[in-house]
Amino acid sequence: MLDINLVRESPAIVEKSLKKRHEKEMLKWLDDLLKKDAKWRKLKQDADKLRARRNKISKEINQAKKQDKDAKSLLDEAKTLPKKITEIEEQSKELQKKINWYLMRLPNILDKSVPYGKDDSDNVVVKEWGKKTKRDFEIKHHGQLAAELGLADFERAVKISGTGFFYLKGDLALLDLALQRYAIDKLRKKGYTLIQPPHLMRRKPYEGVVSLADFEDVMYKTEQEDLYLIATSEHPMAAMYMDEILEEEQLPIKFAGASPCYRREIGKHGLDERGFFRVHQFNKIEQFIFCKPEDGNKYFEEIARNAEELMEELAIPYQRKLVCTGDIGIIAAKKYDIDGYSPREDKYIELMSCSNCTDYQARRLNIRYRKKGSMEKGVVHTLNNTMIATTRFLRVLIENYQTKKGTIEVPKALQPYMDGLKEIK
RNA sequence: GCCGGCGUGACGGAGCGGUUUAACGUGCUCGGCUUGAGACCGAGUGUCUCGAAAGAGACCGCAGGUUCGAAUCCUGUCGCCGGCGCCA
Repeated sequence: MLDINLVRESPAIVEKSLKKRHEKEMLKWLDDLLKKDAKWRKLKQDADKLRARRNKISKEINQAKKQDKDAKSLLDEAKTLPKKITEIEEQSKELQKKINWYLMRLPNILDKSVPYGKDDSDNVVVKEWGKKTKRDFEIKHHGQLAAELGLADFERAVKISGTGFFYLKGDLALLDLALQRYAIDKLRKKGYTLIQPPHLMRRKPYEGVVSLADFEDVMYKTEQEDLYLIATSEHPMAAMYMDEILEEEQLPIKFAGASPCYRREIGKHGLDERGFFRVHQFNKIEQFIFCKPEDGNKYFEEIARNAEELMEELAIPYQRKLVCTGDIGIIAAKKYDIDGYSPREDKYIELMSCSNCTDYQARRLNIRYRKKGSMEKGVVHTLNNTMIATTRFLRVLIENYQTKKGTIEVPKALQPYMDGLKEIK
């Protein structure tokens, strides 16, 4: 959420950001928010004066009673006050509710470097890596090949769980684990702490992480309990320090989250219907960082590079895009998408999403830190990036490592995690 | 699911209708002592909101209620702990 002080003192900054995002409706929100805030402040002062009077009289009554004096006139005045206070309080609460509603929904202030654009077609490619080699054979659809090799079973998964689910079998299941383990080890070497988070979260912390009003429809929710299945380990990691004050020396906190992700939303069908790309459940290793505001940019580049290095070590061509103002979403101030190359379709497909959320997410979750050598407190910054979403990644891997005879080579870097296996057939 | 206990500041922990301006301790900040550190001594220090400031107000899990006045009494609710039950 936005800082009310920023909105109050520099509404022009918020307005500029909203315009870049093409959020015309929200300009009206901002206007209304400022009016309601001014009114709320006025009411607060009125109420505070009445309360001050009430507190003073109460003390006087107490003293009068102790000295056995008559307190009738004081009591008479005192009795009129609660009603007045309640009236103002009611108005004030209504305003506060609406103000909060706006603050929770207004998007983060965009970083200066975010390119202007209307949708994902305006995202800017800032980097390309790898050689797109031409194949002299027709590359098979990854799902089809996996099924043919007996490494995945879509039919039976549909029977028992419905469309969007799959069984991974044998060496391909092992490959999924190898990818996870490879990503984890890489991050651990860089000082990230491995986290296995809870897979279910209560409503309150979830509300701090995303806007449930917008996401409730695409999340799995348990029936008997107030619990949601996580859509990514980013969520339980972000919420971990909710309502806490960290010490500056603890920062940065670097996590490598490992968990399955559960999503009802599955996107459009068609080509990807029987495959690992658009599914209800997948495994993901996620990078998450809590840091001081001044370190945000540094770590943003770091987590982007971590993911790119992984692509390079597995020799899969990729591109990095700077996501434009029209496609960035409400939480991030700046965002990269990292796309892997699909030789079958000769295009890049999104594999990783790297966000600098500045203080927006942390403010929602009320995560602060105490500055060293003083009593002053600040709001931490949070950043996240995919390290690897294995199933999604398998599509690209299967395509890039497919051989003419219909087998799948195991990337060199992964072979140690596959008992030395060089080829899946 | 049933029964019992408990939710107070960064933390531990008092308070159980009106000197609560939330005791006391730990931690933290500043100063003294010290070559330095520790120990020790002294001072300061809950959070949030409004206010240019002086200051004022709110907050004791959350939401209501009783009262001139609630951390304290009442109702509801959420969470935690313990015991019993259930446990593919």
